[in-house]
Amino acid sequence: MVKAQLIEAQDRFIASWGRMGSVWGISRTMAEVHALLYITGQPMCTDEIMDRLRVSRGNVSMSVRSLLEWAVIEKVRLPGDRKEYFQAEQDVWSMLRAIARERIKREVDPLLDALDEIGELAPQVGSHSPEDVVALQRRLDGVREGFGLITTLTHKFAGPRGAGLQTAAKLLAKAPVGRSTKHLKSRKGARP
Amino acid sequence: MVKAQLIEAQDRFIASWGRMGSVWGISRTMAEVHALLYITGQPMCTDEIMDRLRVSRGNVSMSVRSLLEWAVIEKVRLPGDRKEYFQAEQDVWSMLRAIARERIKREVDPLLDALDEIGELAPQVGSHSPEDVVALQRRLDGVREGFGLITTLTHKFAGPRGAGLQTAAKLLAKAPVGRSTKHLKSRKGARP
DNA sequence: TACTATTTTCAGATTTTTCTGAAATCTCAT
DNA sequence: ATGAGATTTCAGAAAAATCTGAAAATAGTA
Repeated sequence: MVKAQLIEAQDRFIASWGRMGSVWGISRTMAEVHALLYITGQPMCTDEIMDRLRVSRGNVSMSVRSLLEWAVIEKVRLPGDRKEYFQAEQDVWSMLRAIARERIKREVDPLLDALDEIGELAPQVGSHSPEDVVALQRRLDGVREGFGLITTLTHKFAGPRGAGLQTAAKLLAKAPVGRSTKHLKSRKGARP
Repeated sequence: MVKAQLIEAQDRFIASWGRMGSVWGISRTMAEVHALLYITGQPMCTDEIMDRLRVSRGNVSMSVRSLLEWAVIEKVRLPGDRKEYFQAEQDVWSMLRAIARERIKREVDPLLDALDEIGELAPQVGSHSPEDVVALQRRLDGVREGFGLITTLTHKFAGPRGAGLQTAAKLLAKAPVGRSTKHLKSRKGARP
């Protein structure tokens, strides 16, 4: 029975994606709901999701709301049905862009804001500053520069009007680095 | 008193970095220890870290071990002192490379392994495959392709023998994307 | 409007993660 | 080899995150 194998494979995908979710700092259920909608490609309603993942209505409601904020799923209305259905973005690159955008927003932007504040609050560098102060400001600037560049690039390539992650990836993949890449682990079954 | 302001600024940096740690899925203390060592630039021993961050000896021991695995701090021995001291990598780009490497290892590699397994376990596409099966394999391949590229690029630019994140960043920053970047939020006090 | 299917909210329960502290282990100078 | 100082380990405590379920709010239809 092919159907059973199909469900089994979907469930495994859902489990893997869910496990990754925890590493990312998003809840397991939220990741699982996304995985379910992505891997089946079907619009599903709250009850279908609850049944398939064995989680409560409240949990589905909260997970779905977050996923809508992340913009990796959208609401769909089926005519003649009062329920709301949800469908995942099917294009992988759009999905990755959305994830990159949201992660930067959550992980990097708050840090940059804090760095600006700290830099102002800290003693300013003047002509007779003690070495301590100079070093502190230098280190703050270092971090700001690094993460600032990451944010800028993310906006450039993954932002709502960005050039696209695929573009960035191609640029980088082609770039000559003048080193052997033989050490890269080749994956079984990888497509060319 | 400049000293007090200095400590205050350091503490704020430590708190921000620690808060980010939780979003990243690493423990707050681990991030705080790293922040402390980075922002002071000083080699510090276990007791100094305990006192400054108000955490237990065991917690410092475990955090330090993880940071050593991440390769963002290293052990230093001061002559004539029996204690071990720890010092953070001071170059921001090296630090970011180490973080990128470790996060890919923890977040992406396990997913890729799982995807390979699932692809094999799932029904294979043949000439008469039902649409379901074709769609499943197509979606699995999509995810594999996206994350596979991310891993490859990370190895290329952030790996132990990689070309360096700075190189990648420069390549991307220069790349013409043919769009306005005016929408990018400019940060107060940003250095040129 | 009134009715009811559907969704949201959130206090408390459950689960997971992190932290502590003291015992066990290690290590190095003598 | 010995022992004082330093580090690691890990069981249980504490804290944080997640989840449930039912009541409250909302939205669609007649």
